[in-house]
Amino acid sequence: MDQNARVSANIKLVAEAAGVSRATVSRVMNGRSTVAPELAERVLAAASALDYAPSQVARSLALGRTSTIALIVPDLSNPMFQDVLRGLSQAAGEDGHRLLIAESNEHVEDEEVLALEARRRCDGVVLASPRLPTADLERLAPQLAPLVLINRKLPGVPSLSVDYAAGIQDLVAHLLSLGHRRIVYLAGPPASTSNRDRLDALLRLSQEGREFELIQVACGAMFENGHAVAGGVAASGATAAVAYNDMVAFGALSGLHELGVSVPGQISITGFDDIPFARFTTPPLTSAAVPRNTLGRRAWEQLRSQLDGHDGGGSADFRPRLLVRGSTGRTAEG
Amino acid sequence: MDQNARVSANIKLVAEAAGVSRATVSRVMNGRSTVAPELAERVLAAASALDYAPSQVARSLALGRTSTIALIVPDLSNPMFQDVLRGLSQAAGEDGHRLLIAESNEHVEDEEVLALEARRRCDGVVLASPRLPTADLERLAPQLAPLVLINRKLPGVPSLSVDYAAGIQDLVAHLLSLGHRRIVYLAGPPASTSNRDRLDALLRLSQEGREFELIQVACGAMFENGHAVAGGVAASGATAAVAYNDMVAFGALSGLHELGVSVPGQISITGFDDIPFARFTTPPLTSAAVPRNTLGRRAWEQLRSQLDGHDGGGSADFRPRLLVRGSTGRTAEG
DNA sequence: CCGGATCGAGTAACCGGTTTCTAGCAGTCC
DNA sequence: GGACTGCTAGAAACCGGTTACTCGATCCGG
Repeated sequence: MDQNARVSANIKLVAEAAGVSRATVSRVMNGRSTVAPELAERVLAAASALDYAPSQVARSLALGRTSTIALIVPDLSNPMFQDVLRGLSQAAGEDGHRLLIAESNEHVEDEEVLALEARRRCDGVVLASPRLPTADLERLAPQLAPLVLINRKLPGVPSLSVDYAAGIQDLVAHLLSLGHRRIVYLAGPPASTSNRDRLDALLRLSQEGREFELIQVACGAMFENGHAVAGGVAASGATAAVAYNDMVAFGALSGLHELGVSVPGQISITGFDDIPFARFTTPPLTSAAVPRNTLGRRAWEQLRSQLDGHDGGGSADFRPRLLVRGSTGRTAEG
Repeated sequence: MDQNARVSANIKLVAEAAGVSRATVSRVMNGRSTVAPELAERVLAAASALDYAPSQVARSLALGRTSTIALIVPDLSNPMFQDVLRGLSQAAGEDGHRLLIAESNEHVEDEEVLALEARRRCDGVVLASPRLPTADLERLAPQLAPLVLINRKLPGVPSLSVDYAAGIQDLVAHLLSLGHRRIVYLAGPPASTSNRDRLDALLRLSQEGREFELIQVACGAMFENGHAVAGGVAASGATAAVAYNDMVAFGALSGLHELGVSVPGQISITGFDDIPFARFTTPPLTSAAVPRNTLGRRAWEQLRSQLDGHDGGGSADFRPRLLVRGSTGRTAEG
């Protein structure tokens, strides 16, 4: 019969029920200016009687602000993005903002329209897009502002990056101190910028100091990839393996275990990321801890300062923290 | 100078630039009805010249539909919710819907307002709220409709649940077949419904068949909790431990390893959930695989059918799949 | 006791779209 | 040639709020 009872009440109904104007209802709902106590009470009574709650969509339109931000990531199964998501969600939530999330499933070609679509529903964007060509990103960035980039740098756009080179440097220094002089790199996806960063750092280190020999093995980013190259690692004659990330390191660990190669007895292994399970493998994995959650929180702070009109306060690099665990040890000769 | 160049153009500007009415611009942008080709072309040219894209907020208000749904979870670090999130995000994304996510961080008292807040910004809600009292949930549900519940049942509300009892039954049957007659349960958080489900199933099984003796140990949901009770497990005289979930099982595994208790030689251990790393522990963990991603996808299908006006097609139970791995074995006597 | 400042609440414009209704025009049929 | 039909595109109402502006009433000092 009375469908209106089911459909959520609007401001007009409340105004009529309370015998006031819509403006007054709005003022009461927002605690604005001064409304006579008696009127305010009537409005609140009517609102609660009608189960009224202001439409956020209408507010957003009128205010020109949605109190929502978007996170765009290539892949939600990646622990990196999961933690950035959490940090971002929590930090933004504490400041009364909601989080819209969009996943491109690694379809780079969709990322641009996905990002623009998302941007039109909210006030700002945090974009993690490791694969998007720089030229596309440059064209896209101004349309997405306010924008914070994760692990990408672009002039004039605030970004938060992990200093992979520094992390690699720490890992290598650690391995060198243990006597390793022949190190194999289990490379990540060739198209990935972060793989590029790691590789460049390794090449530079091996050439500058001439303290160790670098071997490269094409691998990937998954457990299975690391598992598959275990034989090659064992045959390479290297005494230490630097894996693209923890997952690959786990795979290698498992593969070497099956081959009867002892870690760290015969080969030392390092991961990268310090994902939650790195502490729980046998042996526990030496890794470089990326402050992922912090990254998410800082992304929100960056975005908030832009939303507040304070021009983007620049970029930041996060140096991973070296975590020495059981998977690395002294060489036999060392 | 010309701030309008920076601020995104609106429909009025485009209409003026193209020399048509706003209605016509709207029709062209939506590919609606028939507009003279020559006009349509002019509109599109003006739109692209001005970098115009319709405001989604305004469209949402006019259409009464946001093409956005919300997922509300207690804790994003829980792999269960991460995978539901992924499945939901992907399925909804394929149908052109965006996903808003809200995390309560286990603050049950905030969950209600969080859910209502989120609901007001979108068209429907997927709610995972294991701790919210049933009375509160009953009051909340009608205000959230269209609604899909995860792992909670409520008359009249579509819900998708994991059949924990069936999973436990399979695990116990497996252990019994291996000769175990004294089984310790590492209990999860007392307030958790899913812990209740597991415990009830265990109690029923132990009393019905009288085939085994059940011991309970208060534990928790985290690695550390499992680790902490390892001593108690070893001292209990049980030959098998059923852990609340995989994390707890990992903890127990690790703790027992440190105590020199062999798994499965002296004690068999089962987990629950089959989180990604269950395959990679030593020994690999026998577990019950919950189809989390599918759950997310099905949640979207449920929600979509409600949004399309087809009344909620009821609920579904997902039976976990038993995965026998190395952490369970025959008893010494068996 | 009067004029101006203060305050509270209503009117109406606005946010940026969509859509109903209608006017105008061309084409068709008798 | 006039009436009827069919389309296209514009005018205007609407979605549900917020807020600048306005107006009347009260309060105050002179």
